[in-house]
Amino acid sequence: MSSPRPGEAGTFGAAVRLALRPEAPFDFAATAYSHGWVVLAPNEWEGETETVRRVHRLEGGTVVLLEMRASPETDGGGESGPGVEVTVRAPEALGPTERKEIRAAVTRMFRLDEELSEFYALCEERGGRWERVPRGLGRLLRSPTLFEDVVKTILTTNVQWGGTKRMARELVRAYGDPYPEDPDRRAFPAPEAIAADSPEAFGAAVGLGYRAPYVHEVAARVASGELDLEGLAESDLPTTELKRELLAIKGVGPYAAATLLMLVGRYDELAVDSVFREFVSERYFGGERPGDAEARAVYEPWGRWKYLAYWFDLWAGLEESL
DNA sequence: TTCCAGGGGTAGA
DNA sequence: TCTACCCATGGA
Repeated sequence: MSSPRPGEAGTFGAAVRLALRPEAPFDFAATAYSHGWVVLAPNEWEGETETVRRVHRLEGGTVVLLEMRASPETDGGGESGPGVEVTVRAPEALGPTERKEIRAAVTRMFRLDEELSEFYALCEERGGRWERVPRGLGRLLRSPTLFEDVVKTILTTNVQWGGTKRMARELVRAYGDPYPEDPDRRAFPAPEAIAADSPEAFGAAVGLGYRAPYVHEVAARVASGELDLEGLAESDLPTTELKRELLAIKGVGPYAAATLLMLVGRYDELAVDSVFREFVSERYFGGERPGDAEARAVYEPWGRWKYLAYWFDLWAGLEESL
């Protein structure tokens, strides 16, 4: 598999650079590597150059390669501050509509329009290790669409992380549109591509186990227009109603719903899984296993920022154990 | 070989 | 609302 070098002007079609700048503080590498999403296909993380690479299918069907890295503090346009520099490699020149679509996709991935100042203020009040968070941490990477996030979240259920990576890889390999310059690289499947196959054929093509019918069903519902996930992602429904909508998706239970709420920017709910239970038990209960309600209560003081509080508590704990 | 994972659906109480 | 049971798959 060939790999265009970061910063190198591609010989394939047209290479375009876009600069996106969120309100400070913003930390590109911390955002990119904020959780496992960065290594789930079609995302790739190149540690040496701190680059996120991803094949991306535009709405019109054009398949491009996106390379995202930290932008310099200043650029030729006179803007300053950290941000995301996107190099787009495309088969032909991109029009304004396609550039706008790419900007929207990258903005969603890196949550460039998310407001975290209230959470940062709580971290400042706590002090100590929490003071690191307001330096640009807290934006947890997500996918360009809620559809991709729903599918990937279903792939995290009842399986070890290595299995999730394998399943995402298989899904992209079997149903993703190829990047013309390097057909081994593919985009995340469009719901229509999955829905075009029968559930049986889909299940046989990808090793998702009992998750296959769930993924097929959500793809079919999105493809038919019955389920408007992207509308749901942008809705201002109260969190409880949004959670109810997410739980109505087969394959999404309490853990997955809480993860998806996080992915749409609602941090009220905690995703209680084996990692959460183990961490809270060790850190706050001396190794004893509390009930889920008692474990959840640990983060109650964080109000609507519980998920982020748990997440950085977990990462700080991991760092201490190294 | 057995266990279990970054759980969830269903049936039955 | 709670519990029991079952669900594919692959790594340990």
